[in-house]
Amino acid sequence: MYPSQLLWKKTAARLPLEVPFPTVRGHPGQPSKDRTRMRMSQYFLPTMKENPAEAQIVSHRLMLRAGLVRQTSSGIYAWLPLGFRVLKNIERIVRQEQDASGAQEVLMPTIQSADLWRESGRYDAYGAEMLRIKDRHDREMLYGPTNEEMITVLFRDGVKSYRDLPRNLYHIQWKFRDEVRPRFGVMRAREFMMKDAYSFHSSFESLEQTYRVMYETYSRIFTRLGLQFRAVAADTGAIGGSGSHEFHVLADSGEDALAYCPTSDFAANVELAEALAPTTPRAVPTETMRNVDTPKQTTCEDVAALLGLPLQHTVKLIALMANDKLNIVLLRGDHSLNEVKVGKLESLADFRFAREDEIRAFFNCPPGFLGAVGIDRAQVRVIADRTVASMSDFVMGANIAKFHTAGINWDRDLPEPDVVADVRNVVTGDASPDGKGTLEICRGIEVGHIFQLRTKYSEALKATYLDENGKAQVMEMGCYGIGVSRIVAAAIEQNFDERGISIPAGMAPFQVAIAPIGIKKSEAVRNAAEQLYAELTAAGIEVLLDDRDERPGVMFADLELIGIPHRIVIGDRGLKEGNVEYQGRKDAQAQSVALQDVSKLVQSKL
RNA sequence: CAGCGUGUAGCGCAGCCUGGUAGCGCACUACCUUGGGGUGGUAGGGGUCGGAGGUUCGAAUCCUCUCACGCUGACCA
Repeated sequence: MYPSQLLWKKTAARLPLEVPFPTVRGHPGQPSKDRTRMRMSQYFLPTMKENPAEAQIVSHRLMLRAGLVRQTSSGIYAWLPLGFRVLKNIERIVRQEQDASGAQEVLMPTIQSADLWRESGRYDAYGAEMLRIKDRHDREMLYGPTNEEMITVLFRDGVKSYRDLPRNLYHIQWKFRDEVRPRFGVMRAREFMMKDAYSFHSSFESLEQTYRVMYETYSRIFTRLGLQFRAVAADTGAIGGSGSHEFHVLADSGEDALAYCPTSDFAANVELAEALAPTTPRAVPTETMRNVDTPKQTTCEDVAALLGLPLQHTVKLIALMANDKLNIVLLRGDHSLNEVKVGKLESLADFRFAREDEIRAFFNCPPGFLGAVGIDRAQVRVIADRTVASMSDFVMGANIAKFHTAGINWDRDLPEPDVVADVRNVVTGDASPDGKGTLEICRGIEVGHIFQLRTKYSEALKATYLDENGKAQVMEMGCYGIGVSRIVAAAIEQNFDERGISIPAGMAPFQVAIAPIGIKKSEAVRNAAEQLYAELTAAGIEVLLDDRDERPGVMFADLELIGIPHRIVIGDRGLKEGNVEYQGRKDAQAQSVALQDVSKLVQSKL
């Protein structure tokens, strides 16, 4: 017990009724007058001129420089007033749209018990990403990386009848995943803010219906946030289940590659996007097979350049180990391996790349010159990408150091592949899988993901209800996540310039900034600024008044760095004519506006 | 987890090789100056040199261990 508590216990009974403090009146009452003046002279806003050395990407640099966050440990951040305002603005829009979609907000704990996760079988499966902790009684606990188990148990215990389904609950909460390597600031942090919604249903049709509603809700959320985004079909990954879409904020720095078709609705994560088989049949051989000298050429690019051939005539070999058996994957020289697709092939679920010693043991040849001609096919499985299977007269390593083989043809020079499959990443110009055009590739930052989980968790945790016939049925389940804190970084990646942040108004920490020049010296400027500040504030607008006695350059630089969408500059010079200056954060130039009109002008732009 | 790198004032860095007074720029404080794009000046404050141990008369500097942070890779609802 703390001394203060002790003191309270001792004295509570003897406290006089007339305490020397304002009497606290119970509900109902008037809200306190807001003493938080949005004045920069009062604001905790540590901005920096120089870039912190650890920040690699632009959003991380700007978030640190603009005083939005500070790192406290690897992948763990404190949100400072300005950054917290942005976070709350995003949260507000997410919450409004979730509520409007019919979902109900709950708050679940950050700390969960290990037993809960043992029940679903994920305690061991989740691995080192889960932060495991013990309480004073040595009970095993964990800091929640996600809440499927917890919510499923809430439904299992709370819902018994089909009449009580469907329901959709969501919460906005801090989560923790002990990433091997946190990076990019709050983009890939260990602790992060997430909105998760979970829906439960008595039929798949009901799940699909809610899934569609959530898809639309997400589209509305990201639209309201003012972000350029794209929804794509997604791999379901480790979470399991069937139908799934990811929502990506489009940005060149994005970690995910997205394939989309500009002339149709097709859009998918490259991980998932199907590379169609070539439509033209394999050409008849025209060349004879021969070895060529490639003394230093260990890559397809180098070999093609040396031989004066297009890269599309080369084939690369990738050696994979799965269940202690060697698998050879053949890809066209300009293509890259899609590990997700490979993992879906029979008996390749747990594949890894072969080590160099394993490669040398089988091929008797260093990597860089590996080929599939003349190998002992009894010992390996040869998996050819669809494209490779249709090639003829191609070039591949000779299995002799410093040599490649040209003019190779299937059947004639080596047996047909054991497996022909789609194992490559699609590239720009590939035919769209829906047959309605060709694919483009762009990069995105995943900020939302919706899944049809079906019965994966409800089955494991025995979440059942009684149907119309009084028969126990397993609930259908969906889950829908949004990376709230990541959106701050993603929005900045998409909206910045050389002067700083220029995020959309919907999430900006303040809508309007007033920059009075010479506020100490000029009473006219001071009065005009205060009046305008009061006027805009009264209109319900969040205004930041830069009342610091700073030079204009300093004020402008700070306001542009932190990304206030609208700025009003008040100076003696313009005020003599009754004018002030307005400039939008993304405008090239300022415009002169009459002082009495500026409030209206700004409000028309909000 | 592997490989590499960095830890010196709030931020960016020098000093370390060759041991001997802890420095520079920005930021901060006071005053003057300036007043529409990070003004100019004067005077200041601030550092267990990541930590522990060792070598030495003496360690930011040399040695050993350790911790933290970062980069690349693998990993990643």
